[in-house]
Amino acid sequence: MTHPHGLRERKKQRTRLALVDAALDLFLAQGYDRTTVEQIAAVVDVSPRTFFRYFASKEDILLHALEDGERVLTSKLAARPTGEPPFVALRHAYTALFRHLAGVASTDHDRFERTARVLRAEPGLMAVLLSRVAALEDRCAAELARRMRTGPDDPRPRMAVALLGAAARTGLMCTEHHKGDIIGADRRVEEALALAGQMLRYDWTGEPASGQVADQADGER
Amino acid sequence: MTHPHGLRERKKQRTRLALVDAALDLFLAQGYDRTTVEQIAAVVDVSPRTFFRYFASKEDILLHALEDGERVLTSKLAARPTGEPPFVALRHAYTALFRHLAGVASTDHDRFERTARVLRAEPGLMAVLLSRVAALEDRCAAELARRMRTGPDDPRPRMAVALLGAAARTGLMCTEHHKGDIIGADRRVEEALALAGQMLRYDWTGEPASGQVADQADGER
Amino acid sequence: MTHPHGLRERKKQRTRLALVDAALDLFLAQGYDRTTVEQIAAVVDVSPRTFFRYFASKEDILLHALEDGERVLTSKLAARPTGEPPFVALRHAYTALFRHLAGVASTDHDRFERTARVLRAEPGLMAVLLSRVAALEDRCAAELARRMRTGPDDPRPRMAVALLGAAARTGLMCTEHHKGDIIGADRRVEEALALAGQMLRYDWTGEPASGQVADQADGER
Amino acid sequence: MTHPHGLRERKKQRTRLALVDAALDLFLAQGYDRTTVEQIAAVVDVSPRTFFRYFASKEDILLHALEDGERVLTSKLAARPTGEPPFVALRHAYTALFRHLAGVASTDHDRFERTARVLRAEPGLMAVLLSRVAALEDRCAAELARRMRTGPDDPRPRMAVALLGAAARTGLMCTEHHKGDIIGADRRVEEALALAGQMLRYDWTGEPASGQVADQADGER
DNA sequence: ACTATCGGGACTGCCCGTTGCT
DNA sequence: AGCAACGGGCAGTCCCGATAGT
Repeated sequence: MTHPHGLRERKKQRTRLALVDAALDLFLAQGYDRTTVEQIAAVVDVSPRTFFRYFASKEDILLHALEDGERVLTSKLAARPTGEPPFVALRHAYTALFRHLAGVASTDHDRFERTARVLRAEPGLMAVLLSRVAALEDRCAAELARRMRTGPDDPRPRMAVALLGAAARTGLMCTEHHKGDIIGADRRVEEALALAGQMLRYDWTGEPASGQVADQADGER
Repeated sequence: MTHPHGLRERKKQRTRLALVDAALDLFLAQGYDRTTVEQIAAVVDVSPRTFFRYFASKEDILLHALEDGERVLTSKLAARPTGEPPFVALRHAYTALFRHLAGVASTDHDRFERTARVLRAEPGLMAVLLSRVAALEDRCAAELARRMRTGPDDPRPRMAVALLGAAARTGLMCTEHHKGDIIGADRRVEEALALAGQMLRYDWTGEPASGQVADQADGER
Repeated sequence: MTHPHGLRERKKQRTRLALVDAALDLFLAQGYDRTTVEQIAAVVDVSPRTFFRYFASKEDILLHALEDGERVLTSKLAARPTGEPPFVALRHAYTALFRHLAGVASTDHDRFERTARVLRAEPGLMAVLLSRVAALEDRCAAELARRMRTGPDDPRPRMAVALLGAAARTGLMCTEHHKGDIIGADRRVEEALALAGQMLRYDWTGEPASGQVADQADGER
Repeated sequence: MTHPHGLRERKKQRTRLALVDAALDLFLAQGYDRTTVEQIAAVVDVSPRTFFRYFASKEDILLHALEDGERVLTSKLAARPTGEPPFVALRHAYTALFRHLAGVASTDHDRFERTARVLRAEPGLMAVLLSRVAALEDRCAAELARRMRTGPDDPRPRMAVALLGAAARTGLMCTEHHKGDIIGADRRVEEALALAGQMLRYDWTGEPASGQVADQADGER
């Protein structure tokens, strides 16, 4: 194994970041589709083939920011005490994730911001991100199932991650300024969870209204 | 406008279904990646060019089953009485969707079944489905927002669709026999929602346990 | 044969112009290459197939303005008195052509202007135009040869049209304001011809300089 | 930079020439339009994709012969002494070009000859050549403008290249045997220039006739 | 007659396996 | 020894001609 901080390793990191920067600039300047891998590679002055040594695909450029986020989430989840209720453990892991992302967003502000801008400009790319997130949630559900010593057909672990994932996405997308704002995300997730509770308890609208009970009669039944 | 049942229209339908069938057979026989559009087209005896007139991409073949499901969901949602609480309206729309899918699964059993088998065999393709579903949920959230006369930054419509979507996916995936089983889906969704309620209310585990209150103190803070 | 001014004929003219306008707008808005025939047809609300009934190719849209210019040039040339020296006849024909173009440019100003703008924006398309012009010059050379009762190997007709064509293009391209300016083109062609004369007579520079004789010694010979 | 005579470089040259040969043979045997890139690639046993790595388009095959001709012309022009009158410099560059082409035609006789035959058989393809030449002339005009320290609106550089280009084409096309005969081209260009001078000076007919002056009165004015 | 549909071929972009270079 | 040029393969798009339905 190579030394983790050897010159070789640092140069690789620099090339990687240079590719990310070049790609983001080009995406913003001329759109994602009209930007070719060849152009990106040309800016950094490496061969197109080399691009694919650093990123498995063109889309992967955009996942760069999330990369260690995944590690944070899963490792935090694994590190929670085994006695802890699964949903609580998951909630803590997400809090850690948001804290990590806020750190990235402050140290790496430019890169983070431009990535968000690209995602906003090309809605089709958001789908790519989401499917990646779905895979992550699958892994989390599996981990929860392991903790609960239950099988893949038990809906509880899946529903736990699905519920928290739903709140997380809602919290991230709904903000006055612009989507993806990471500051205060954790608080907004909390609010989203509260909203879900209200919808399920009171009257399904999300408003903490009267003692009215949801009308479940389906006119067509 | 063309006659809705002219010879042309019927022939198109037949070609479309023939392409779906040929593709599914090939996907199952030799895998998705090792199947080329050229092969699919050759089986049906049309040109590859024609394939792309019927499906925007090779992946789109797998979305065939969902196609009118989307219409069902959105139209049902739009048809719900305006006074109805949003989450309730959404719940009814999903029920209609499941009923529709069950109908498709019974009349079109073979196609539905093979599609599910392909999806199970190649997990990467599930992402395709999910991103399509995400777009659908976006549209539903927008429709709910319209009904509630609120803006895109109000978390309630988004959380409503996200919550129901989470329950729907959980209900569909968690079944003893195999994923995608549509019979009883509606009931399982109901159970998933109940689970969510328990997680949020009692002890965050999903078990209807004691009166214990969730410990939200984060040990690392 | 249909009546040249029947309702049918006028509708065709309108469709044709509508296609030209739609195409030019799209070309200017998003570039020639990124504009598909399908888009153009969609704007005018005809099928793509119909587009090709009006224009032999996508490029042909840009030749619309020149279309009757070709007829003007060849018919004028044919109408010149047979005794007239060929180059003089040609010169008169070109003058008539410029007059015609000026007329088009004033009545149809918008279309003419936008066509010129597209041509300027996409240099590759200028080549298309030029090759069309080359074919036209071939026909003119053949007509001149007929007038001179000489064969296809006589360089005089070819050189005559080539010379005048060179002057015409030079006159059209070199203008302070923007290329394709048709006003004063005839005068600029006259000047270009004068320049050619100077280059050939005095010192090959185009400046009516001293009595200096061109140095033709080639250092490598 | 790569070694100019490495195995790789030589193999590329061989593949390139093999593609040209295969294409020319097929063009002559079955016509340009009825020859597909797939067929050409199959003969050389490379993939169609590879064909497009060597040639930007199917048409580009025919430009192979001219390829280094362009370099010869522009480099010769750039190498002429700065004090030299532009038109003279251009004339010398063309002489060098013809000498180069004669060399190609003798060493590479077969390829050169077959290319000419294809061009003769399919007149539409000549346009491809011409538009490429037009681009070349544009570059020459720009180089002359640079030498003359003048702007793009000065007609002199453009007229110089246009005039010489016209003479070159006339000289190349007008020959008793067949078009494109390169032997004696330089002499015929000289004659074409002389013709142009006569047309402009004496009587516009190209004949070294009497002292008659051209009648420029336009009868229709 | 008129148009929707199909066919087909040129061409591009992404991505990967191999091979020669340094 | 590593690395990047090279070739290959497939998805996908566009233009345009031919054919067949209404």
